[in-house]
Amino acid sequence: MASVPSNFIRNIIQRDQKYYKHFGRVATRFPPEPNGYLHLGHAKSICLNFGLAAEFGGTCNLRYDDTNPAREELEYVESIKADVRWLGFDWEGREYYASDYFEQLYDFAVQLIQEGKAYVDSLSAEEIREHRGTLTEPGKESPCRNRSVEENLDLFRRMRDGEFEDGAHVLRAKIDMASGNMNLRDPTIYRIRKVAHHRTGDQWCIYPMYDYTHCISDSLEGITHSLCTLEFEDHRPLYDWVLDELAVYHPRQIEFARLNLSFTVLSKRKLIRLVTEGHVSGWDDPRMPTIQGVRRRGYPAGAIRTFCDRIGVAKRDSVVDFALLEHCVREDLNRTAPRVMGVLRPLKVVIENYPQGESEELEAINNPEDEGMGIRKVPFSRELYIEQDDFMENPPKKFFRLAPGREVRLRYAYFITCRDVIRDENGEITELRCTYDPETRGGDAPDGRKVKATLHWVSAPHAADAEVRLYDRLFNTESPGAGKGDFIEHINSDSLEVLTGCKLEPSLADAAPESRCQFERLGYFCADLRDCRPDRLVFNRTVPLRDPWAKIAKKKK
RNA sequence: UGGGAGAUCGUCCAGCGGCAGGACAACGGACUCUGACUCCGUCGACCCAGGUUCGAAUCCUGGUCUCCCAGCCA
Repeated sequence: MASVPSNFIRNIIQRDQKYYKHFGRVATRFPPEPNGYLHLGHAKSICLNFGLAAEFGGTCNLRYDDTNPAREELEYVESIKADVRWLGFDWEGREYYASDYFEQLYDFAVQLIQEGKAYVDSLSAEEIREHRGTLTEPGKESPCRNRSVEENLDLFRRMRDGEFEDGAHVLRAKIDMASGNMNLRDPTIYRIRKVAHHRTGDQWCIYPMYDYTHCISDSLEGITHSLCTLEFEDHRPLYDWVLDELAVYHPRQIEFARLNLSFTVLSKRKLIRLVTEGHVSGWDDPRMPTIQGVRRRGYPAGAIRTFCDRIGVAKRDSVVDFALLEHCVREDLNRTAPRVMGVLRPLKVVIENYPQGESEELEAINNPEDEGMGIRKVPFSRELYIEQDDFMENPPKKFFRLAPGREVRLRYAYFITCRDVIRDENGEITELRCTYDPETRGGDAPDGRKVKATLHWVSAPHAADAEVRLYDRLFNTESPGAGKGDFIEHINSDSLEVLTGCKLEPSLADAAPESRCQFERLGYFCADLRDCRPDRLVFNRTVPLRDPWAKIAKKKK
């Protein structure tokens, strides 16, 4: 097990604690806006914030940045909580909302006005944009910039009282219209929005902006280290300005690079398109990088946490290989998922010398990685199914599964030898006639002879029928977001293959939704959260097992 | 061409003036009642140019490239 490497944020916190900054206290927060579903990018932030807090004996708050009622909904606050909890983190009741601070935020704004550091601007949005200047030219000051404190106070009060329509006025911080940093060109800190808020109802018609709200919320909560993504780097001077001018407790904002993952997209805008344009079945489609999506796909929360540890934290833009995520998923599931046998593309096998109408039970190990998971019985009979891929009539050199005249082992059962190939009128193989060696019961030959292959199988009369959904990466290119052209064009048309008539061993007949297992030799699967029922089994392929043979076979083509 | 940030194996992350290390990927081998797992091995990087120094990925100077910023979004 690789130990977690250090990172620059941990180093900062370590040093702060060593020098007794904040009396050694560490407090972080995870601050989502409740306007969408959480995805793996959020998982990185969640693991970072909660992880660091835990590591340094501190606390991590869950705080909703709910300052824009037009886009936010209660549904999202609920789903966010469920996702954070599922990921394995606990905010221990510290569930806060920026909207809970509206009154204090208002008072602080009044204070800024009184000190001549904020003013009401009556320019239109358009005019404000024109006054802002460009990246290379300084902005122009608004004619409203020098309104008296009294007038500003009056106007701001009336804004709150609902006397004006949306857009009539805004409150702006008075900083520097010539700053090279656009965020300091008198940023808007309050706007009028006559919209009901999901928590405060119609109590307010003015709402504070992110930059103004976030730093004060951090301050009020006594956050020590306020972690956010790189694009907020040039907002830090504003973060610091507000807290300095207000002369309140001042946390430190630290920025890190957001997560990018190859073969997928992690921007809210793009994820929304996937859903609304119907490229996926919904936010929890197992191909989606949303928390609900990967959960439904069968990724364990622990695997996602391990992944977040392994990708590290730094300031440079980077793209993490999707294969690392899959590795973490396999590593977790290898330890935890019970083994079962399931045949995806059944090929019937008749054991000619096995007595008609009889059956027996064989012992199978539930998880060779964990003896504690015990054993189970698997029924065996004269008619079986094996995987179509496990038989070749004219096998190439490196294929060592079943072929005419060849002997292989059926896992936990017997050695069988292929005697005959039965075809239909179209020449398609419909059935294999085999014989078994009763001496090899359990899977070993008393005479010590070896076979090259061991196949999984299911007894035909005992088999449970199932639908199996084979998922693959959603995009067929490493960075679907990059370059010109629409990322939608890079969708992998083979990202979902639905197989019906799959044959599973009977122990799976009552699989609970979301239960995970390994179909031996195939991959890890999970009973679908929504669709799997005892009368209609549905499994999702979480991730295939590593398969060197597939690689060889592919190369040959 | 304003402001901010970043450049280390194919990918991600360490390093903080003293032998460039780990993980994933790839490749080869051992083992195997899962062609899985595990184990062993191989491949492979300091953006460029100067300078300081006994010694530079690290410090200095100058370049180059990439990312972010002109919402009354967060």
